[in-house]
Amino acid sequence: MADNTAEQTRRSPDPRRRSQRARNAILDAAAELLGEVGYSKLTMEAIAARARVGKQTIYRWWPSKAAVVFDVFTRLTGATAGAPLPDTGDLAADLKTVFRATADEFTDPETDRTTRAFTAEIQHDEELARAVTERLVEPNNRAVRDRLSSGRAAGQIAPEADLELAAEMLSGPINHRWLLRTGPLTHEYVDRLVDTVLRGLRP
Amino acid sequence: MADNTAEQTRRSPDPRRRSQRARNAILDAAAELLGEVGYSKLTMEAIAARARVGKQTIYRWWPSKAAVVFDVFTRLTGATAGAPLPDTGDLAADLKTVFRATADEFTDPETDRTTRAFTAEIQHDEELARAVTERLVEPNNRAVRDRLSSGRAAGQIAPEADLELAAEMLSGPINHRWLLRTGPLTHEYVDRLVDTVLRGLRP
Amino acid sequence: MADNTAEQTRRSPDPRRRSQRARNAILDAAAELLGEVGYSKLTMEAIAARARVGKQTIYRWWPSKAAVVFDVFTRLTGATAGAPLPDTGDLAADLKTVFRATADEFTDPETDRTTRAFTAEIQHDEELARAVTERLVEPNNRAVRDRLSSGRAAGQIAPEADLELAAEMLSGPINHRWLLRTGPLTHEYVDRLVDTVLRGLRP
Amino acid sequence: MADNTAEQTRRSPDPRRRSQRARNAILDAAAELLGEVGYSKLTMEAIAARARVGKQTIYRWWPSKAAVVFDVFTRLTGATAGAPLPDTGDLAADLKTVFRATADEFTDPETDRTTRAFTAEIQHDEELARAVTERLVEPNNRAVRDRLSSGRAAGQIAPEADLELAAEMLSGPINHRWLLRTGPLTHEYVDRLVDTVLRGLRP
DNA sequence: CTCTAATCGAGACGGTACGTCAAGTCTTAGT
DNA sequence: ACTAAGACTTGACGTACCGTCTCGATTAGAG
Repeated sequence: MADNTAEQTRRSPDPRRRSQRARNAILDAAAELLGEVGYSKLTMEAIAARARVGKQTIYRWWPSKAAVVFDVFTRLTGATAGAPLPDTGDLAADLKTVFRATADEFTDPETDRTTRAFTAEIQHDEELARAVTERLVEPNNRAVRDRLSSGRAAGQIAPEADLELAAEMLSGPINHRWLLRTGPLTHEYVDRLVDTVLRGLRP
Repeated sequence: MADNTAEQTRRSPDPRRRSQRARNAILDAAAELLGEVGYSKLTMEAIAARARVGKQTIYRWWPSKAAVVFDVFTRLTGATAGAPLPDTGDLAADLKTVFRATADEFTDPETDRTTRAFTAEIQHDEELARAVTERLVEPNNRAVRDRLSSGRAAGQIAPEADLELAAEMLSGPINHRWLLRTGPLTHEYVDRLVDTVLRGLRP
Repeated sequence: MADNTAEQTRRSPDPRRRSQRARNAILDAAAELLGEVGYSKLTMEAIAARARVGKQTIYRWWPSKAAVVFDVFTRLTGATAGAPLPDTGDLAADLKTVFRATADEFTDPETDRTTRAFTAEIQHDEELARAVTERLVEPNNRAVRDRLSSGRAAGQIAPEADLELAAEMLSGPINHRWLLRTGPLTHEYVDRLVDTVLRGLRP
Repeated sequence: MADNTAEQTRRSPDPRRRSQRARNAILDAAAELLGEVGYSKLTMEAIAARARVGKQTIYRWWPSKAAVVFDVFTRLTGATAGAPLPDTGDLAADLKTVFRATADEFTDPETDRTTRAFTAEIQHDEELARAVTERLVEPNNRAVRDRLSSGRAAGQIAPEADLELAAEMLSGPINHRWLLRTGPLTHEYVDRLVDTVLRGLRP
């Protein structure tokens, strides 16, 4: 290790002694408050009070408010991150299934709230942005590319198609519409998007 | 547009008496500080101090930090908002020209900073989101749709194509890549995107 | 006296041009507000608003809040300041008459309020203190001394008595009791005080 | 319901945890500033800055500027409050000793400043007035009355004399003279006052 | 199964910024 | 041309949270 100074100064706490009770109370409190007051009005003080926990207990285990909310976030959406897409042989249908689900998730108030909090936060916090991208965005993206790849192998997509671009052409517009609230995220919209994208990728 | 600002909802001060000197000093100070410390560490107090202005003068004309930065933002990008796209007859070339410029803008550090500040802020502030959408996003979107429409009239796009969707398929992926920093916004990337989208829209 | 106000030191504006309407409106407003919110919460802004007068109009003629209230004060109590005491030949009776009236005045809520405001103010403002003493306290004191003097001439007081001290022995305790709210200012109290003081001054 | 006192609603911090360091720094800073800028220009902000203390730490323990200065005041004069008067058998001499000391105290610039600040403040703040009266004025008054009482027992004062009134006849004029700055507080003045008062109280 | 060291709830601490109020000065619109 | 209205700079207000720092009181793991 090049730099061990910080390690010696700031002794990290023993995770074996960590109170699971406190951890859950904090994440629950944070999740509740996120819903009630939103991310920007969410305070460490309020989380501590709601969780009946000392502020130090939060700071002992999380470096920042963003980190706490990140754990709330992964408790919500982390479970399914990177799961492979269904492969029924019908590429369009499989993509529609998956992106309809994505659209539905964005429509759910709780996910919407937390995701917006994150979207906001990663604008300022590059490290957090990297964490989110690596652990959530990239795995999902890879799963989409894998399905597109198997579709290409089956001759449904041009051999020279850029699958990275293709995946972004699917996620991008949905994300854009949600982000800027420029229109409703209906299944019909998703279907048309998938169809048009696949049309552009045909052999 | 005579008055392109966020100030329309404020209660009663007489805009005729407004000090133009103070207004400019505030926006300049905010722009500078935004570059120096970033949005989340930008404070009203610092803006006031830098602009040699009373805090009250800021609060008199803008309801929040976000509103101030919004005006900084519109001063930067608002000028060209809604300008019609070039129409050389070559739809692909024209779209590439425009979206290459958009990609370049996102790459510029100052625009990047301000735009990220905004993207973050509109997640929490619906009213601000509406203002941004109406005055910046929607006009630009309309300009793209208009160009697509003239391309459709020229037979370069299928008559039944959904131009709203088409516009989002162009902006969405670019925005997505910038937002999540999943890849570089090169001209080459833009070109491939435009080509693939237009392929999907062919008659 | 032509001008019995605090305004004499103010340098330049031409008193001939002074709006009597504004002057009265300001003093009325100040008097009303003094009763409603008390001295320390009385603001120039509120006086100006209530009097429907520009703040500058107040500052043009009075240097401070204290000066305005001083004029309110003299309008109230200035009229009778320095008036000679009755002289019926019965010194004790005459003093009782006068100091009972003084006690009653202190008991009156409006006078109480204004006098307290003044007492507070003259602690910080030496110039104001001098003005109050010269124009209000000293004239009244002199009137008391004059009556004591005529009593001494009539043999009711020892020839060597210090009348300055005597006057203070009358005003002092009454003032003290009012100031510190250590007891009620009844006529009976005043009578006992006068009797005891005169007993100490007997030939 | 029956027990609806103010003390139950007032959520007060735990005095055991109070930092004595902070308390002293605050009182020292307030005392210094009081001397430098005077009461009315004394600000909580300046006290906090000088004491290198957070403003909240002041507000946590004192409700107002007046309360802080009250503690400064009691640190100065509170030590001797209520101490019994000397009893040498010579009533006049004992009273002169004590009131000469009082006069000297009023003459001391620091006591003068603080006492004036208080006199001003208790005009607006009844609660503070009560505190001052109970803790400082009344104890001193009682001590004087006790000495007068022992003098009465020794036959130096008429048995029917009102000792409350007598005490006020001593404190009142001294206070009055100091308050209105109508004359110097010399030992000679005090002596004459004591003599005249005792003359009025003789059997 | 103690003993002891860490974590825990609690909250005071030195700070920064908030958004408001008023002071006293300067500017402008309207009679 | 005056003057009311009010915008301006300044600075203090009292509050909310920040992140750090004691405090006892558990509480869990090493002995």
